[in-house]
Amino acid sequence: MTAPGGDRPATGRRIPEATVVRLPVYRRVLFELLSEDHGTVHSVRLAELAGVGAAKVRKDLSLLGSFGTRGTGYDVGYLLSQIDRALGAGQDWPLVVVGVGHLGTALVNSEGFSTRGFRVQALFDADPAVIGREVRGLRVGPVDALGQMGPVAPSTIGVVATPAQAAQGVTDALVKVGVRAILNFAPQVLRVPAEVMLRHVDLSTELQVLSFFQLRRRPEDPVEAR
Amino acid sequence: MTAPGGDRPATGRRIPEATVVRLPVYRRVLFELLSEDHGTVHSVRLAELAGVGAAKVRKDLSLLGSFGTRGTGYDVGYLLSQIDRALGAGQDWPLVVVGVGHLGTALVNSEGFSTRGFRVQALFDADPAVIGREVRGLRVGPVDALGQMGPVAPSTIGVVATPAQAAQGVTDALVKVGVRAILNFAPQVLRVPAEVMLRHVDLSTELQVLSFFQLRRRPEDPVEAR
DNA sequence: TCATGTGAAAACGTTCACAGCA
DNA sequence: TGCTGTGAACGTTTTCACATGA
Repeated sequence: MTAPGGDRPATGRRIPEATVVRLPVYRRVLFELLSEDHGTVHSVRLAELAGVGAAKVRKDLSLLGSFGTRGTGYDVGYLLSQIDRALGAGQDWPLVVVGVGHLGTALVNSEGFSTRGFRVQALFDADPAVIGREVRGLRVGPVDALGQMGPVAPSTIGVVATPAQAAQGVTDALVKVGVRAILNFAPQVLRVPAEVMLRHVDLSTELQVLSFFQLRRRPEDPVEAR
Repeated sequence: MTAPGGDRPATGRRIPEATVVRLPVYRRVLFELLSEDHGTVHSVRLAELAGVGAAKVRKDLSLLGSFGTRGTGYDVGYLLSQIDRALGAGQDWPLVVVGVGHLGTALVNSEGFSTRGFRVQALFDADPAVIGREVRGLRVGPVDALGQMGPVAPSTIGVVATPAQAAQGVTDALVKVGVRAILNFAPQVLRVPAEVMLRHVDLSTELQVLSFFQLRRRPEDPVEAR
């Protein structure tokens, strides 16, 4: 993972990146609690479900404002709405997807993309067999047309799902048309200018990091298949 | 992102997670440098290519041992081999993939999986239409058979590529057979016992975090399509 | 009484700056 | 001279512990 650059003071309080990264986790947990009995959670329970410490939960939430009730906890629905507000729900997040092979198509069609205001705005590919195809109601354009699509909205997120050797060129093109955030599914670490937000979600990096942690385990760890 | 749990002192020195996460980035850069002219890099150049500070590069590398040459830099090939060693290259990393729909199939067939010793060991799906299908030379088994596959090697990494509503159940089953690390591509944040290593690579989390950073930008940011 | 919200302490990670070595 | 490796300074994040309020 890598998350450098563009870290300005923002509108109000400054929310540390470490906290931001946990907000979607709380969101998911709260969402599940919504459909359950209680209308409130306290930090200990929330922490347990999210897999973090209770103090951390309280610190994190207090950074968004203080909307818990002492002696009771947090109202699930209200807390959820506050996290959503902080994460920018309600806004529209345009996506430009480059690479509409198996992986790209599967991603665009997958549930994760359709929720929460993420709209695929344009699709590009280099393969003549793919160009012109229709995916989710959008025609796939030739990758060369990417350069001519004109400046995109500054909130646009670029999604790279090309083979490794095409990924860097595509990324440069995305940056040129004004994309400031990139989600990378190509097995290739991208280099981008510092002002562009970048998160690496490439298979090799993730797998390598995971295997490192596996390696770090004590060898005497039991297999423990119970 | 979330990376809790199982953080034991390890064999030798303790390498911080932040460093581990950067190692694959260095690896990739070094790999490109291999095919170029010089046999050495110095920290400033490496830092530039990796998009981090030079001091950070030196700190990171010194944590693996000291194999640079003062006045000269690092030998690209040797440095690469040391990073590979640290990341556990050469070892075999078995993967168990659950969910062999479009996304799962695309993932298994993608380049990122075939490199560096990651071997898909078993494939499972719940869909009768998918069960029995052959992907990369492996037959897809019924998801119920997952529970009976017996204890897996402790280095096994579970890959979840199911629809959201199936993801948690599948994860529990993976944990039961001894999987200790999970790579999640379902749009669903998973809950796992603390001793299981977890990295979230789910679309919604990544997109939400990215959009938060987009939100944080100063509104006066120019579109700047040059 | 119970659980939040928060200062203050501790732990951790990054950056600086330079001593030391090729 | 040029660049590594690393203590020491700095900044950020986590944890602790408790005053405060429902």
